Amino acid sequence: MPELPEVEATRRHLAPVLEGAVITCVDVRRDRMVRRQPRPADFGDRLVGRRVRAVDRHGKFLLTRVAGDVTWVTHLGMSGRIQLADPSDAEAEHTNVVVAVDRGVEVRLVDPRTFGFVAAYLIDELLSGPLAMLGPDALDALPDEATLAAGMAGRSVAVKPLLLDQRFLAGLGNIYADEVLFGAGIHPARPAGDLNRREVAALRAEIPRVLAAGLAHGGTSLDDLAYLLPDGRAGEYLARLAVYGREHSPCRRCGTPVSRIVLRARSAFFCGVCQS
DNA sequence: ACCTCCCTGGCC
DNA sequence: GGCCAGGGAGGT
Repeated sequence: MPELPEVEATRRHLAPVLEGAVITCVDVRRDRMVRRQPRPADFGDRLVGRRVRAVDRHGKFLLTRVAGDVTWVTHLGMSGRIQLADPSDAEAEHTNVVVAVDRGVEVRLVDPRTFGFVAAYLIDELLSGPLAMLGPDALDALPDEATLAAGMAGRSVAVKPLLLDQRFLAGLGNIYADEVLFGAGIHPARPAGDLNRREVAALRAEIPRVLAAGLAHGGTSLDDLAYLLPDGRAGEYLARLAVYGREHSPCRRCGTPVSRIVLRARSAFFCGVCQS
């Protein structure tokens, strides 16, 4: 599902195609996809006729910078994906937003569950909108060990929900949070403030390692294939996951069956022997 | 710090 | 036919 590696893989496909292109047409087929936009019509109105400057990312948010200080924000939710297509290509089911550019290419947002959304913001809206509370990007701006330790000190919240809190760190979702904790040997339910310095260091080291590994394999496409790369290929990190989705399967390190618990209404997969 | 909601395909 | 998956917002 789209977490930081999937969004970054998507961004890397999109950037060379979109940068310098002029947006010629915006078609919103499902009004619900345009959210957190006070006037929904602004989404199309602010993009059409404008040139794309850059395609950036912060956490799981894709940020397409457009001339006129407009930012086209895309969040893929949990079932969204972006498809780069020729306008003559048959449309996938649940193609909810289509943005055409002057290079004969369409950016199609496909999202069956419509948990994702798009918006087009001016600078002041960007600063006060959904990105305002985002913490540092987990890949590009990972805080140093002392800063992470200070952010966790004294907190009774379990370490995994804290890793999922986008205000604390932006980019980890359920899959990569579990993978990071496995790599660091830390039980997901441990109170964040109880981690010692060595454990914080291990956690910090695992975050870029796991995210880079996921990215190198094009991200994680689950069996539902909701997430695919913009060219239609599946990400191939699924086969390399250590714990996520592997309840009862042997731990890749020690062979103990992988456990599953629920934290904050979300599954957490871990090895009860390797993680304590 | 917790719960509910949104939404739909896939599975039992 | 009903339940499950869950990112993020909203509410208590």
